[in-house]
Amino acid sequence: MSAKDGLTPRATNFPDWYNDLVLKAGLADYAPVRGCMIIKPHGYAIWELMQRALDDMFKATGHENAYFPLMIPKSFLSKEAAHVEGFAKECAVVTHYRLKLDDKGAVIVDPEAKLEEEMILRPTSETVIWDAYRTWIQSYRDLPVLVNQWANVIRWERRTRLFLRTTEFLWQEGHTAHATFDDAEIESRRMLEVYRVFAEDFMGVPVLTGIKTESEKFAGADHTYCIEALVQDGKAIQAGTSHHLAQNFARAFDVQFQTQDGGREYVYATSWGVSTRLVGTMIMAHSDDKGLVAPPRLAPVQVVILPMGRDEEIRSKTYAAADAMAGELRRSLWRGPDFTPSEYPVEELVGPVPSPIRVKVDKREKESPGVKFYEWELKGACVRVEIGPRDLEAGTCVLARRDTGEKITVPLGDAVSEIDRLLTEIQSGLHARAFAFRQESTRIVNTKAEFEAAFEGEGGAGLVCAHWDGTAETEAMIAEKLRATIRCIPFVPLNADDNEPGVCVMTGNPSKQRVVFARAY
RNA sequence: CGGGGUGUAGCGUAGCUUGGUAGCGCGUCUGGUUUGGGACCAGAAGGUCGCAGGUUCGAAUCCUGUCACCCCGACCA
Repeated sequence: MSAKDGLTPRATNFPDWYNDLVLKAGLADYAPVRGCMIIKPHGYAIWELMQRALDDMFKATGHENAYFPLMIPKSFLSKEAAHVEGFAKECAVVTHYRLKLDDKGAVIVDPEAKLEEEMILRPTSETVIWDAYRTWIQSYRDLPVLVNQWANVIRWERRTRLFLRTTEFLWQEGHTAHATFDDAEIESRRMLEVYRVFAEDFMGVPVLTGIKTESEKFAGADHTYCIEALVQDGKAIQAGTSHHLAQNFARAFDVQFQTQDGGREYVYATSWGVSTRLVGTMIMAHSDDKGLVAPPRLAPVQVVILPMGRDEEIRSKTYAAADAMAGELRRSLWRGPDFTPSEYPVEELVGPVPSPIRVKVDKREKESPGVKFYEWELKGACVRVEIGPRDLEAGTCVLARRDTGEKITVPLGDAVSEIDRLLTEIQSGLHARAFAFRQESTRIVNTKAEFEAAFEGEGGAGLVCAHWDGTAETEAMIAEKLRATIRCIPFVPLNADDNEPGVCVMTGNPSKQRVVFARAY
């Protein structure tokens, strides 16, 4: 597999295509430890852009960042029963604090250095954070606590995939404390809305918002909300979650506050998170057989300029034109399309914030133009600008957009405004294309035979809206037989009659509404 | 944890049946010619053949053990 070969086509083998793309586009690499990955600069740049956009929205909605430790005393995990049950099977445990050399000079764990109490490498931080909140919160006047942390977490997964599920991953976890159930409810819904805006308006990925079933909810939550995306192979992926934890962690860690009327009550909590999985989701939603297709708001390189020329003299001219254009682009602010209308308006979320255009001039002289074209398509530059001798004579340049491959020739003087327009079109075009794909991939199924047929064979089957009797037993049976799960019960019905009563496709028992089934990552 | 497979240069591989100087493509480096969709010529560097032990005059090759990784199933963001 040399860099010159293309990617495995999506139609041939979607997982191979994804892997090829991640590796060849220089987004990530395998690490020496099984299940772990090295996020390379180009991939990390995407994550940084995600972080920045999300962090701004967290700040806008009143949150502050803090940092809690990587290691958690083992005893903390067991304080919340459902929580420990959910995570116990995938925790890495620190048992010793020292190495030594044995008589052969090999490094071994010093058996003398066994820890009194083992440490867990956090799979999530509710426990350490709620242990701290006990001392932070005394009175209703200390509430709400609105804290977020950017961190790494460790979950010992059996099967891992670059970005989508790795043993160690990067994420953000918000942990908030409130005086009432309703306040926590509002918080969990507004942060879900932040995620929805991020997915749709930054990633260009349409998502369903809804609530998880009992069996799919977070271990320790009262209920879990989620955003669910659909990617090109017809599989669903949970892109973000927001949990209403009710008083579960407050009880477990004894976090009470004095109410205005002098009583004492346990506080209400939320937690919410998105991870580097979003990078994988974005890739699988938009990219093609040539490589990464990234939405301009999250593309590390929005514009790449390729000045061309045979000899020194011509190059000096095309380089000068390229540098001038790059300078102009960097100084100009791109705003992009308006945000999609909100289903759950959050006042503090203002529209798009204009930002300088991210541009690169590729002056490598050993590479032919063709090589550069392929490389920047692989790496997902949104717009390619070609400036060659013929252009200079005509006072033009060629603009090629990554999403459609379309090329136009424009006067040099119009390039900046044309690029601004193209970026905006690409940003909204990717969302529109993904939305159309989801529409085509969504269907209503009313009978058992149709339902089973929908999930026969391997791979994704799109979103299947079907009646479900509401029991975990039926859900488990479907998961086992058809490897399909309930992704969510959407807030906004996908079909006009989804909320009408019906009969469960599997059992024929009464059903309150249709839910969304899919094969999922 | 069960079934299958693979370990040879940065990557992809040949050689193993039948033991005898480890080869090829891509990439890399140097010099030159090139440059509007994956350029060409010449030269060069790069290997404890996963690891350990055994058989043998001699092991990438045969034998034993071991480790790692991948794929498929059961379980999970």
